[in-house]
Amino acid sequence: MAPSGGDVPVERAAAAANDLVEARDGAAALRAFLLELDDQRAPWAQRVVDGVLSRLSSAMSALDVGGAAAGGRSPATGSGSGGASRPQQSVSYSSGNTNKKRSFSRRSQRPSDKKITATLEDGHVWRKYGQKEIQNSPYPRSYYRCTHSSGQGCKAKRQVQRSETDPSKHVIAYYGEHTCRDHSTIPLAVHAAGAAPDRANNLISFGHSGANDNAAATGAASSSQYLAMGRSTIGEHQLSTSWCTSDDMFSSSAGSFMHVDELISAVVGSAGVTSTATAGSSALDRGGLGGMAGGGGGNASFPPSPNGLAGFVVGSLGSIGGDDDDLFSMDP
DNA sequence: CTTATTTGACCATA
DNA sequence: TATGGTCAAATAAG
Repeated sequence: MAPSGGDVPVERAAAAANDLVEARDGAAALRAFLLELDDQRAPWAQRVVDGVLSRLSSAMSALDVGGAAAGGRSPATGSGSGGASRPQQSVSYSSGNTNKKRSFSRRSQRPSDKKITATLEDGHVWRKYGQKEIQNSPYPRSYYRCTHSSGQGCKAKRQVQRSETDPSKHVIAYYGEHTCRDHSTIPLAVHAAGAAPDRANNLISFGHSGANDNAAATGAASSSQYLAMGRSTIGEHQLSTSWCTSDDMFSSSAGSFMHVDELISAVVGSAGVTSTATAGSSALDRGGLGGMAGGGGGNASFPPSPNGLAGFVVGSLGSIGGDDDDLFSMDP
């Protein structure tokens, strides 16, 4: 606004433009996310986001900012061994281990629940322990296990696979149920709420772990923890969602709750901060948080912090997506 | 250093 | 035998 003298430095203007683009991108992604929600408040949230988008567009128009999209994908972070150099482990295994008797449940034992979501976020922290390519599907299947599996013995597992028809969505099959009493992963909002009565009204309250029996196709998720996305590789990138966030905002897992209002604020505000995101480079199915090194570990005193992901962490967001009617006590 | 993620190998069931 | 589910070492990043 203010087409006045135009004293704004070029670089600054460019930065602002970039911010706008990023913000718009984030808001768009958020809107896309909201569109999939069944929650009755979704429309409201969508409306809000739409408003944000509208304003952003307006601002961009005013500034003559194109939507060139800042899809800057830096080859920097090449997480995992995706790089290339792997000295082919020729150890222990082939040596002479014929006495290795593994005894774990074979074939899948019927999923307790199946869901098709756009995000891998489902309210729990998962540790990816494997990925396999299924011949039936063009996309590999990722295997996750509850982070507390190795420690509290939570047997909850899930398999994530891209939808053949809608690569942008994932088919998540759940096996077993959570027997863990999440420590610093989920119940953080409860105490927080007590400490801040002011916002307690709009906060999420995790009463119990989702132990729903009914909720067949709809409500199944229980609470929220983090939201992760980004990265696409399987050969063809079909993921159009890319989130950018500031790590400062969600650095600690202890404060992953906020109003939708604040959420949007965060998106808009953070969008410009981290333009290059930490997007990795390989792995297509990801979303669960990894845990310690396979099996060997067991010392982990506490679950990994959602700090490592490239997406952004939000507590309320997930609950919205979780379409659980018990978690929210917000009144639009 | 610790945590997180990747990837190949192993193995059990259909 | 083929398929797919899991383990486990290694690797990369924070």
